Amino acid sequence: MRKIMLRDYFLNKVEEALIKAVKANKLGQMNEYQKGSLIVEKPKNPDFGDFAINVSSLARSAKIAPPMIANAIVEFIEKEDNEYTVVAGFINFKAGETLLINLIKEIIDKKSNFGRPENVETEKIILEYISANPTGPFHIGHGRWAAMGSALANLLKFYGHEVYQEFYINDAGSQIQKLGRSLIIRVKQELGDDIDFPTDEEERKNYYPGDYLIPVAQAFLQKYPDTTLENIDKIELSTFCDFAKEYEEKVQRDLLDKLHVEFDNFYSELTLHNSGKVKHYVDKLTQSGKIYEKDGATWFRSSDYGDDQDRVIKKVDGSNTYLTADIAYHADKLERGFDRMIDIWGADHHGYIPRVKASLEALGYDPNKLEVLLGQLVNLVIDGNEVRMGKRKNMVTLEDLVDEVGVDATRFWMSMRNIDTTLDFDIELAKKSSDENPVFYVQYAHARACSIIRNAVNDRIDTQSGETIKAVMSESDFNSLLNNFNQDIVKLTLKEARKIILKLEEFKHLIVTSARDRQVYTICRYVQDLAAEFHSFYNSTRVITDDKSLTSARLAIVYAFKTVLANALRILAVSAPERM
RNA sequence: GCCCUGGUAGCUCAGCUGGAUAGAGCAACCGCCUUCUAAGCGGUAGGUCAUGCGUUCGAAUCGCAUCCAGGGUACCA
Repeated sequence: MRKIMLRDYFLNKVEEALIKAVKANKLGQMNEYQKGSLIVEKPKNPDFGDFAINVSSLARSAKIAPPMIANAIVEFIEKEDNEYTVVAGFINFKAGETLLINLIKEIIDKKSNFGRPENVETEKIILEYISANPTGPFHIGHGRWAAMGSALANLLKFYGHEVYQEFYINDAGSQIQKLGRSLIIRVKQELGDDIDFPTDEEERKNYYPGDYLIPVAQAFLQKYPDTTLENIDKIELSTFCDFAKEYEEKVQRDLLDKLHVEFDNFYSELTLHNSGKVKHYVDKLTQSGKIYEKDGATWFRSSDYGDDQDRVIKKVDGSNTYLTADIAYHADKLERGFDRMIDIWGADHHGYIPRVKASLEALGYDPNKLEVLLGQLVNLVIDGNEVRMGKRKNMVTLEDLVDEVGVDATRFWMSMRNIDTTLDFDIELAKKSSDENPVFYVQYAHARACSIIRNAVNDRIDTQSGETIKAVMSESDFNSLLNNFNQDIVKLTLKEARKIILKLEEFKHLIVTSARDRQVYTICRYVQDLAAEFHSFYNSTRVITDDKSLTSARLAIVYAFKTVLANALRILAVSAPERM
């Protein structure tokens, strides 16, 4: 039997009936139906049904009133055991038991693959995110891209796309020189010199005065123990640059591991220069006449492709701009055979989009293959006060945050808002183990479900009487319940479980829309709704009873619930604990 | 000035390519543990969808204008 989403099942039924109705001349002046002009929605009021289609849009061509259209269509529907009702211009649909019990069967059969769409078009996608300078620890903002990017990768993979996750290391620019110079000062300090960073604000901008370079200086002296204040100035700057860079890259990657953010590749900007690729693409642009010299600099004619103005790619001092390497980098991604590039950038880079797209077009590529997801920034809320994350000042590092609130809370909170919304990260809330904290609420539901299953298959002790209560079924009984699942038993508990089954069904649609929209916050919302539905079911319905068939039916619901919840949490890379 | 986001309940946010009475969580208030995890559940209250005009049978949703907030407007990244 074909597994299909309820809403598509309903839509198909209506469209088939509609075509028949048109042929039978029952729809006024309407003599043709264009597929796709009807949409399925969820009624706000559940009394109307599980899904609804508004046929008012057909009134224009049919020239009869919407209720008449709806009634005419419903007459041609093969209803099976589902319920169709007409209210005003709406055709309401309420799923019958066959569809619902089949759904539980589908979950139990597919397990971790439940929700993965079938027969969809997939692409080979390169997803780039975070892409920080290796000049210091990640800050809070990087955490948002880390959580969203890796969850998006998981989502797109689950959908069926081939996803390659890449971190672009900006290890070539003047930032690295700055880093090396700063390390020299820290090393000198370690050696007892009374030196410090310049106090003049302008000069200070040429350094990274943060404390985080102190341990790097100590590590440097361990590696180069012969370093003294007398000979330090003879050591090449690049030695300091390389050491600090490698150290910070290691710090960054360790944190990514901790956060379960898994890149397929770290792409060094330096290799882009050294391999000649930057020069190659600049030459290509030059050949096509898109490069010119002005005021001693070299410019790219990006305004030919919709950018506000032309952009410098080689400065007066002969060095490249950030854009120059980025042009080569994006062209190289396409040369590596990807159908689509998705980049996650901070909103502060939005002005950058037209020039990168311009470069792709100028090089003869399709600029639409680049999709830039612009993320609004993160504000930290501490004790109810908003602490704005400046570029350098009062920087709370991501690592501090993770140590404070944990990996699961960090990942969930960083993913739970629409990417277009500035994220308020309330540290106190994220730490709480209560219903104020959605992460705990969701995880608790999973642990609770696991606990029920444990109690069903294990003997347990009555805390009041101290007597042993026999397990209602053995572990192997439970396994055969799942392995030879007979969906008909679900009928026994359909009344109580109806709502949660529909919520479980929604997961299939969720994957399709979330993947299409490149949004992961919808997954966060879903797990909260799903958990709420389960908690409600739990409170109203006793699972383990003396009635073995009924117990089996409800255990199947509990198992299906925890399976789907775990699938959703796996996308978010938030753990689904067995007990709490 | 121009460009990008956002403005919905006390707070944080949903609201899909316009549709049935505007939704959730938290906070507030009232209830629910002799039974599988009360880290939970049920209920009540709470809104001029920033403002104005327009398109439409119908607008929180689309268009224009205005106001407010954040970001950008580099030969920084």
